[in-house]
Amino acid sequence: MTPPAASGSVAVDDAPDTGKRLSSEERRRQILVAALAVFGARGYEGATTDEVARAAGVSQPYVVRLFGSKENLFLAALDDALARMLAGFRAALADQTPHDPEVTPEKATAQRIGQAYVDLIEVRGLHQTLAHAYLLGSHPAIGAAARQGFAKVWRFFRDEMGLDADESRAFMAEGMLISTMIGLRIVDDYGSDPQITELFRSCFPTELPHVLEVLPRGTDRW
Amino acid sequence: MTPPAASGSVAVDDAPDTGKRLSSEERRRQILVAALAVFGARGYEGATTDEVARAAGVSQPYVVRLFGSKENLFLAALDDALARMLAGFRAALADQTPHDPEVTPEKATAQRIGQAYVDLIEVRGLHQTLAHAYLLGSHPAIGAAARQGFAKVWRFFRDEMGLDADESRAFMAEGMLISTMIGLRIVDDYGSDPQITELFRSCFPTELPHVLEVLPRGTDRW
DNA sequence: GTCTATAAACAGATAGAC
DNA sequence: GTCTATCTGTTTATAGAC
Repeated sequence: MTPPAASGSVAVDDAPDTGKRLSSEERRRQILVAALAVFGARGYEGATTDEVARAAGVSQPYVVRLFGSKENLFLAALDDALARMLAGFRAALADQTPHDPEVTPEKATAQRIGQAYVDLIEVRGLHQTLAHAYLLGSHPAIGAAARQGFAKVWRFFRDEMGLDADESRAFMAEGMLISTMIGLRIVDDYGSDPQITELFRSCFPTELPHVLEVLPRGTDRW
Repeated sequence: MTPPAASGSVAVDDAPDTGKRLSSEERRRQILVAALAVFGARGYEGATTDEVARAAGVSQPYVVRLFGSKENLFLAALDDALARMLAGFRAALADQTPHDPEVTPEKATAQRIGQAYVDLIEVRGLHQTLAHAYLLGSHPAIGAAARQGFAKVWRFFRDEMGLDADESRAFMAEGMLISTMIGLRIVDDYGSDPQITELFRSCFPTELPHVLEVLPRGTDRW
């Protein structure tokens, strides 16, 4: 029986397959899942390779061995997060499900993309890891990668989705606010403070029940 | 002559008054200035009390002595940042300078507040420290303080500025995007990539020259 | 492919002098 | 009010075995 996750750690449900030998690729994927959760909760510097390793069910030196260094691991996690996000956006863009005839097709697409963005909270730590990366602009390696990634998202809105500069900016702004509220874990105060409740409701007009369910209170405690 | 700042450190112009004995209050203020710069560039975990101390021109143990712990120092810096921001907002709100008669008084006020927000980039690390705090929602002490601070800003918009929930949200969203672009140091790529240049221009329609001047390239390198 | 052991570097905090 | 010296725990990374 696996011991319960030590209090104060970022427990990843995806339990460690203790003792199993996997392909390098599969392990990498497992570790990336763990890395998103841990980096998301603690940030680049706050996260330890050991915590990532424990969350993935492997030893700490093995994580370093597979990715070369903590920095590389973070860069890989960042890449992974961006790839997942753009994949989600593209799926939403391609979605042909009939929409409410009251709204224009453009508006329907925008709603789908927004929904896809919110749905990504199901990938533990994804939004938070991206936000942490965006704050590391001064870091020589991470900063450059983060800027590139941010530009990639911008280009998606402009080129693939066809928004103009102002619409893109407004879209990204809403996204940044949502990320902030996730990272802040406003959920933890939702319901206990009327002002916070109002703020939260205003940010998630339609997805509220879903968000409350996917971000259970007290997750990722230190 | 003070030695040049070690490469990779967060140099704070406000040079250390080597050897001077100051009042505890004055020292606290100096250290808080340094703390905002260092926490802003490196984040809570990435920052070291030693770097804050060197930026402030005092010894590392003295920083810990004055503030009790690194965590307390961060909380103090967060409080300071929020107080400065709200003070800036209130000054902008009270500002009676005649405005463009083409725009409504409400719009003019919103512009002034937006301007005040952007102007805060002059306080080194302020926006970045706030953004880092907002990402630490899982931290037992910092997370709670960050949520409170965020709610305070929300209340300013709603109660003092008189915006409705949707307007407040849109305002904060723009703010979060601006913070993100500052933390990302998009300035560092401005001009070299047409897409980034467009993005940046779109975010700072009026304040561009000012922003480029106050955030010189390569500042805060690691 | 994966682990144990461990080296090497740090960073936060304390003690105690001036 | 402020410093130097230093203890202690932590963390990344390497070596080498299985």
